[in-house]
Amino acid sequence: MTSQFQNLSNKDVYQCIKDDILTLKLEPGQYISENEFSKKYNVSRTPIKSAFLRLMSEKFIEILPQRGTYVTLLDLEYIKEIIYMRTVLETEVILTAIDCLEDKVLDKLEDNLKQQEELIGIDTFEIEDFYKLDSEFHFILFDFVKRTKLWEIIQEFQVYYTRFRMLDIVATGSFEKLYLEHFTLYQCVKAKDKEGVKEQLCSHLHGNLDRLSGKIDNELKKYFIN
Amino acid sequence: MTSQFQNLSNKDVYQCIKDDILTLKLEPGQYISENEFSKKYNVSRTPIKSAFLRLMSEKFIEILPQRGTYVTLLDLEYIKEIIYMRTVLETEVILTAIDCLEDKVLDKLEDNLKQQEELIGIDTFEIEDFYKLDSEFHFILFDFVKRTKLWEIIQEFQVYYTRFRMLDIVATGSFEKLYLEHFTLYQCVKAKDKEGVKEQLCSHLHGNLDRLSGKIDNELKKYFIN
DNA sequence: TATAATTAACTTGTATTCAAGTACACAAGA
DNA sequence: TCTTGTGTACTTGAATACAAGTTAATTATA
Repeated sequence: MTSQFQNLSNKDVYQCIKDDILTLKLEPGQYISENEFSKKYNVSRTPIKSAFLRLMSEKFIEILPQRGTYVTLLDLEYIKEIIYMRTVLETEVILTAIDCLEDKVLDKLEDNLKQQEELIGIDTFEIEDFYKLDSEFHFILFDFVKRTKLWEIIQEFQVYYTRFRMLDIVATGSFEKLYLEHFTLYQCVKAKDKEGVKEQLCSHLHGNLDRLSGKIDNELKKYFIN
Repeated sequence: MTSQFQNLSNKDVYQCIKDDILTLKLEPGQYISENEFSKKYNVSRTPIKSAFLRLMSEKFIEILPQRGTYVTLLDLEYIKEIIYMRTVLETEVILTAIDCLEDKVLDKLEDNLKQQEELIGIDTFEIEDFYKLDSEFHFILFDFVKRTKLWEIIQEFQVYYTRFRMLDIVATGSFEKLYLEHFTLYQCVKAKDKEGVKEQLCSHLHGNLDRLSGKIDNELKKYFIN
């Protein structure tokens, strides 16, 4: 039997493993080994090692010398700081946007909300698609105030946060809530209600923390440090 | 002749190269090769490759397949976003700190300022020592409002910014100015002058940008993208 | 039975070799 | 003079063999 993966370049292997970690196909804490992936991707240990080293430096995996390699557990303290950081930065960005608001931005937001609504209407839809729309919604205002690079920088820190949000969507199926929060936030922006934006954004970004907090101590405990 | 480096572990090689990049001993844009470092550190290409891969994923170097490896150039757009990010986050942190100020924090800040003053008094002092005190000064308030993890997160993004600050100190010798800015910021904090903090922090964090801006188009041009 | 030593089967780390691609100097030809 | 081809010396990429360390089961010993 041959592997399903043929002629994969170095970068492809890295991307495949990373995607599997972000979509929780490789679970937090799961044991993996170079030999295992060497067989799976039908290449020698060297390119696997390259991918592993990169994933390690990005904190997706942890390499214990002569012992083994593990997918990193989620660090709740770290996640809380990311949420704080995002709240502070995004509040600033949206308040700036409100001061020079244009119709085309509101249209983009409306269009995105419509897409979210349609997606939820479908019985079976890919979670990753909703995740994508969610990200895009937030990006629209960063893009408008010309802070796309800042958005990229924040994205780079999503090592634990992306998996956390993915866990929220999978474990609690909170699509409708997320959609409503986005809708409310949109209304605040449209009405130029600065105080409303602050409140909504804060509760929206802390939302998955609230929803998951009960499960973190129970069935999802194994995915977190401590 | 044997190398001056013996029995260096994988991590040591990584740290050595990284330090050399951050302190500009390896210049932005400089060509480096695996063989060169293999000889320098007296190990095979494999551990050098490990270090290079990690440095690449952290954007310290750029590996061009079959062509060569180069220390990354400084990205001014990126640096500006980091400065914006730091300004927004640190303003929020300091304003929070002012609301629950304690004497011990002011003492720490004063003590740090004293050390800065003493260091500048010495004729020949290590630039890295001043850089360290500078960082510590800013860290004190993050630590006080229990945002040490946020500080660490911001630090991780210093790939270009650390070298930029180092360049400021080296190229303009702006110790006294930096010291005075720190002192003024301290006075604002002590007086609980929130507006003053906002102004001072903003101009302080944008200071090296102002000082270097002239040289970026001339003698330091080779260190930057575009 | 309980404990300690041994062994075998795993890890990842390193060195080495070869493969594939690039860059540049240099010479042949128009 | 300019262009083109070619060879050489470089680069990084990948495969392989072995080294060194960990773990856990098994065996020998008290």
